[in-house]
Amino acid sequence: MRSIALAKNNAVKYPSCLSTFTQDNAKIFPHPEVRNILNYHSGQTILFEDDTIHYLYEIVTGTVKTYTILNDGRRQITGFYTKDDILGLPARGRYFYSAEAITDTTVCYHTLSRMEQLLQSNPDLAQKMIEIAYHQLSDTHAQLVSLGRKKPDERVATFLLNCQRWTTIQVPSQEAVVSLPMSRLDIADYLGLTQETVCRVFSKFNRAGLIKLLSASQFTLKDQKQLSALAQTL
Amino acid sequence: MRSIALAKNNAVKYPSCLSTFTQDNAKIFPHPEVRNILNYHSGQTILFEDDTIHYLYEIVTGTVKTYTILNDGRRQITGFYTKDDILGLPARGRYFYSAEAITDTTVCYHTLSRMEQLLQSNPDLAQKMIEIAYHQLSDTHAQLVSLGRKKPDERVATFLLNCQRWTTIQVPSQEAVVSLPMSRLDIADYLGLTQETVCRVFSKFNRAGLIKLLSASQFTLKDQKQLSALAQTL
DNA sequence: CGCCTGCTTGATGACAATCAAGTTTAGTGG
DNA sequence: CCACTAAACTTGATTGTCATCAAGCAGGCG
Repeated sequence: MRSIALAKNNAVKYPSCLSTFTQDNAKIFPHPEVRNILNYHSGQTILFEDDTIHYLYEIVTGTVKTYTILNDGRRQITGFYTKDDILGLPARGRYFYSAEAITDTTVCYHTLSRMEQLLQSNPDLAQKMIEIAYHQLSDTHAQLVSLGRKKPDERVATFLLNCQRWTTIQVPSQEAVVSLPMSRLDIADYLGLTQETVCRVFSKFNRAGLIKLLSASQFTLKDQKQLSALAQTL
Repeated sequence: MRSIALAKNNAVKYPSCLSTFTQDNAKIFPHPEVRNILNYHSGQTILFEDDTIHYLYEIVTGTVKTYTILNDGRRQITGFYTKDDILGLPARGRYFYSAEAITDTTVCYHTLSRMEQLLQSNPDLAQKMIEIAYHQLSDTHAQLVSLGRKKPDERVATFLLNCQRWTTIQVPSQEAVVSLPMSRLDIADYLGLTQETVCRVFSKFNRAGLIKLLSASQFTLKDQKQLSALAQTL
């Protein structure tokens, strides 16, 4: 499963799993079962923007949103993250987003200082960290294109296709059920729209037979080709 | 000088200069004067989106824009880059943007395969690459907030303040002249607006005394405080 | 000096935000 | 298990804002 922070089409799942390095290779951390696992309920905050970075989080299960809030309360969700994604990449020593659990979530955390020590002696871990950052960067660039230049229909189409890749483990079968763990408001704040507009586009796609809405939080893709064309995703 | 891909306020210049590592530490590349320097004229393309990545580029002088083009010609500029910034970070083996010189530009390039070899033996270089990627990621997140949730006035204010930090070497004196090497259309395509809207906001800020336009491509900041408030940049 | 490109300003209209009701869903307690 | 409540979602009507269309203006380069 990959981050859907991205609106990238040709992206495939990239193996992250820092635990492999920190536990199996380096044995720095105790086993997840022992100490470095945390659980969050839906709605709980995992980290706050501008806090000093002490930990790096790896999602074990669940879905997490990251966001920034402006003075007057406007919110931009900058990404959705799920199993194996990494949260809390450090820049200038501070988190550059807040993160909140959308569903009940389990994370594995690693202390940053240990991580930095490890990087010195473990080039494979360093390579992995670089890859993770680059993938997130690539995904975020795709999202810039959505927010800056795509119309509401196109943004939603892009988002739905990303949801599919995110939900579906392997080759997506035409009729596989895709789930939307986040609210309409979350989707709106991710796509730079209002929840009303998101609703209307969902309904429109449903009526047009591009998707079939099973419930507010589940749908299937009925016309992937047309959706891809809308998404400008060749 | 830092990338102004970012709309980040509290960001400071981060030293990149990969040459330090590749030349002084590792002596892998010949001296810049000899072989790994390239020059581009204003308007020339440096790299194309979706091309296989062979090189990493470090800007020596000049200003570069990166962008993505949609099917029907809509363009999103994803960042402006200048001295010491790195272009061509690899994700999934392909460049995820095209890059074009705005002014005459000199770059120093490094082959990716060499780079990867170096990473294995040089943890400091790895650390540097990670930092660069994280900074770019942080900057891009700030830009997501601009595009998704800020109003045109606020986006322009954010942009102008970034231009100041980008132009000004050190502590910005109130009246220092800031230059805009990119066209109004470039600015518009960066901010998700039209060039007409950008023009109008520039004029409005000029009339209101927030800035003083010296020419189409030069201005001074007259009321930084008010601009910062507009930019939602505490 | 004159043209051409880029910039600026104005008039108009489309589209998404806002405001406002309803409707459905999920969660809680009897 | 079902009734009740609150939150989330959906749909409709109206408004405001920014894109579009259009026309001058100016500055830079041959």
